[in-house]
Amino acid sequence: MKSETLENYLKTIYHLSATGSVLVNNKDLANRLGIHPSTVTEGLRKLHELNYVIYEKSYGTRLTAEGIKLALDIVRRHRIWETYLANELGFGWDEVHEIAEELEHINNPKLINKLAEKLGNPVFDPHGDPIPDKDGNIRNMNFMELHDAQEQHGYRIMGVTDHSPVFLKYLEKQQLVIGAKLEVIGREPFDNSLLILCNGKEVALSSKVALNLIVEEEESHGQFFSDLPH
Amino acid sequence: MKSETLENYLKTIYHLSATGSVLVNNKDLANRLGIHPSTVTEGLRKLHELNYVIYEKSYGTRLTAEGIKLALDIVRRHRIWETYLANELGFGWDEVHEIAEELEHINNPKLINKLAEKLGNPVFDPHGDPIPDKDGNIRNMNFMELHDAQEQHGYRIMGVTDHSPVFLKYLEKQQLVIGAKLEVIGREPFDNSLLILCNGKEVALSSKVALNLIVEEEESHGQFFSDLPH
DNA sequence: TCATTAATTTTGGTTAACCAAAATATTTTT
DNA sequence: AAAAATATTTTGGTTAACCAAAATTAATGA
Repeated sequence: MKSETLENYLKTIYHLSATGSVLVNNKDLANRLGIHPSTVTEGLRKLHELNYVIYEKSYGTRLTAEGIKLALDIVRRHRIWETYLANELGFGWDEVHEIAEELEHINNPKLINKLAEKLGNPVFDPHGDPIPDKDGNIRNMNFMELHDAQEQHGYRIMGVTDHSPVFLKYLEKQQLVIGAKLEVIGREPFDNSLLILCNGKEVALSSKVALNLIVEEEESHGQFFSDLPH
Repeated sequence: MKSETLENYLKTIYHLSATGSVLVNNKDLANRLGIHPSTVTEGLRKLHELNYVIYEKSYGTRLTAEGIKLALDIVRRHRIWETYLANELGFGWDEVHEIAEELEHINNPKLINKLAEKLGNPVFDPHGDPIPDKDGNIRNMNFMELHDAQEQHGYRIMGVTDHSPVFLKYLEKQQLVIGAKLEVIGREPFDNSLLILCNGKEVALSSKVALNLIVEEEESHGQFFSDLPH
């Protein structure tokens, strides 16, 4: 199996399984990979032979320890490149994903480590996603979707679920960037939209937006996450 | 035809044809690409259909105008990445080729142009090879092999033909780096080795080394090439 | 020029990565 | 628990990129 194909499977399984903890089904994989389900069946059989996943037909798929290790390395490469593109070359956070999607397949540990070092070994990428270190350690966070936030409580934006340029540009326009603080004023029962206060302005957010914004409740103040991108 | 395969063909034809000016034969192409001659035949037929080369069977192959344009772009990408790896990430000039061989296939003009800009739009890569600009303009040089140098004349090292790490490390050890000045003291008729004076030291160079060192005769002094890597 | 050598192309075959349609499983709904 | 809907796998087929061996073409040299 060609390494680029293999890596795309592994990465996708990793993401769909919530970092390797749940079973992934064929159809979702096919969707995310943009290929036909029957092709996925073939691919998983090979990945199983190569010991990267445990796959039993018509049951489901999960990563092996080795599969998780490789997946974490791919995720690391992707996020280091994204950070590099944004911080060093001045690309917007809505542009970096697509380019990193190609760069991530260049497997040269020395290259990635030198890049990481130059960037000051960042722990978060431009979208607020955690970057695994060279040993695969990844910061585990207890973040939540803004959608589940409570009224009158204060939150801080820590990341996004949807990485599409159109969503990211919208957020930028509303100044809803990583690190921004906000307060939930109220929830509209009719459509589950939220009224929030952010940067002194009141903004209404649709439930679709709230579902894709990852926040942390504001109580412990800026120590642990002091190295966040701003 | 997959773009990576196509690009490797084009790049190789470009180099073998001395920047597109002579016919390239199948056997050399197969050698350089590390594939079987019969595979080359297939590939060239496709490239001909795509209008990147003119190929007539059992005659030879040359790039079309479009082929040269694409080849120059691939060469640009390769050399910009090499320069970046050496100048910004601190890789040695013997390490950059291999990594750039992969990076060159990422076709994103904005990315390459931003990199170039960050590097100050360099005109030479770490091996002294000229970097085409975004319109494909490449500095044409009247350099020569040290092998053809004349006794008692002074020269300046401008590049290398062989890019292998073992050769580059040897040159580094002898301080025969890009930009270094040297004088040819004499030639040994027995084995065509050269005795040169460089950095105050006399060094004997085999004809194999002299064949792979590109020099410029020293007469017009450092204006045109003042932007050379040191 | 004719035979030999060398290069090129043809032919037949492989593997990886895909798809579409048919056949099976599995799940859900009634 | 059937029937219907959905998901998965099988089967048959394609294309790109490769190789090896046989056949052809071109070049060399005696």
